[in-house]
Amino acid sequence: MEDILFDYLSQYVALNEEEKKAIIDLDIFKQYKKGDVILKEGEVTDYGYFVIKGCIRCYYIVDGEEKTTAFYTEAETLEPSSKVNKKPSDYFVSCVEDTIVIAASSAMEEMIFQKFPKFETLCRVLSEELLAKNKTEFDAFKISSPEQRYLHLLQTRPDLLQRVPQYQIASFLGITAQSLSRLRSRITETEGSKK
Amino acid sequence: MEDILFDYLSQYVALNEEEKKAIIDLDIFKQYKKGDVILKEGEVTDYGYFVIKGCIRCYYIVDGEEKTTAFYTEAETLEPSSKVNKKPSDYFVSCVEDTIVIAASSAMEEMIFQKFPKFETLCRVLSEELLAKNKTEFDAFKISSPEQRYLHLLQTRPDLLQRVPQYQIASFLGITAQSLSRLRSRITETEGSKK
DNA sequence: ATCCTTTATTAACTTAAGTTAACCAGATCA
DNA sequence: TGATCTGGTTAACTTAAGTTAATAAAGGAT
Repeated sequence: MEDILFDYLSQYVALNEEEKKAIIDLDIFKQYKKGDVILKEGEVTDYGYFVIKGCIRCYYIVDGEEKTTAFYTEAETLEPSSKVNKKPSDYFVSCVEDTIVIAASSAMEEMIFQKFPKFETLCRVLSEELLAKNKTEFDAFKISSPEQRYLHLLQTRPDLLQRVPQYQIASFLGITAQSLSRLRSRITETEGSKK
Repeated sequence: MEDILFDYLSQYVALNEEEKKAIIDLDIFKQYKKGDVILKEGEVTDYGYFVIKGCIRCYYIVDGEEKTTAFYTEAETLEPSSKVNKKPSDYFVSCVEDTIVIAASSAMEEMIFQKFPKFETLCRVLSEELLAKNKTEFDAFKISSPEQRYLHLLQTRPDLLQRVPQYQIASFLGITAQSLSRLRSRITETEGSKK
């Protein structure tokens, strides 16, 4: 199970057995069922999550409506803003599927950083990369139409469209479920006529 | 001039004179004129920028049209994705005003991290914070209408609307210049009628 | 097997954004 | 001073998204 973590980390640093053991010993695997809510609006959390298997989702509730803004699947990390800024969360986090994650608290991180400074370098590099990636995605979102965003998602994360209900994809794309449905039929229609 | 940097950093760590001197000695202040292009599409850069005074802007050119996606003003940091991933930049960076920045290369950072490990902790914490902030902004963008985005910008960065041409603000908000102009008159109109 | 919930689709109608183009004020420049 | 350029507005028209509501299919639960 931890292979997913270490395979991922091996892209960035070589870890010896002692270092791997230090992580495993934290005993940080957690299992959730589909639909379980990991973090509620208003709660403060001290945990970050690395997804081993499954899919978690962030969503706001505005005027009683769910607005989905993010999905995290295998080998992706959710560091809730609540953990970073120590403030109550503005959004919920729940499981789209049965999910296994690694949950790491700030205290655990501090401890590991003390013992193995290379982990701090790793975390710095990772968050710089994630920041760059997030900005790139934001840019792409801004300069695209809903239809382009959908096509882009189809290219970059086709799995999501299989695993996740379409109405959640819709708000992830910044539109309503109805618009997405319409947009999809518009696309398949015109591409049928291309033939 | 370096006060802006040290005031900013003092929110996160206490630096002694030796540490401050190590930074100053890097001799990393750069001045640009309004309109100067700091980074071109297709170029690879090894520099990150901390704005001391002025304003820089990121923009894509698609079908010959500028699409502005970000502004950085005093005490904000632009770490171009090109620096992080070592690939040619997808966007341009230019100066909205005469601007003074601190330009730091990866090599300089490595050197500082070696000598003063606390800088690496600082950079880790900073990029975690910036990541959280960026995600929050992305979320807000997704769940808002163009009008709400405009009103939100008016609340959070009113200075930008003074310093930056409106057509650049428009694409920053994900709409056309005409739509922004219309939207603004719609707003002032209805709020005039509130009286 | 049936009921109920969840998810997706469709349609009619409203609202707002995109597009194209014209126009205008102010700044800049020759 | 006149010409040009930049930035902002307005208008007419087109396109697509939001809204509301009805319907239907699929999945679970009892």
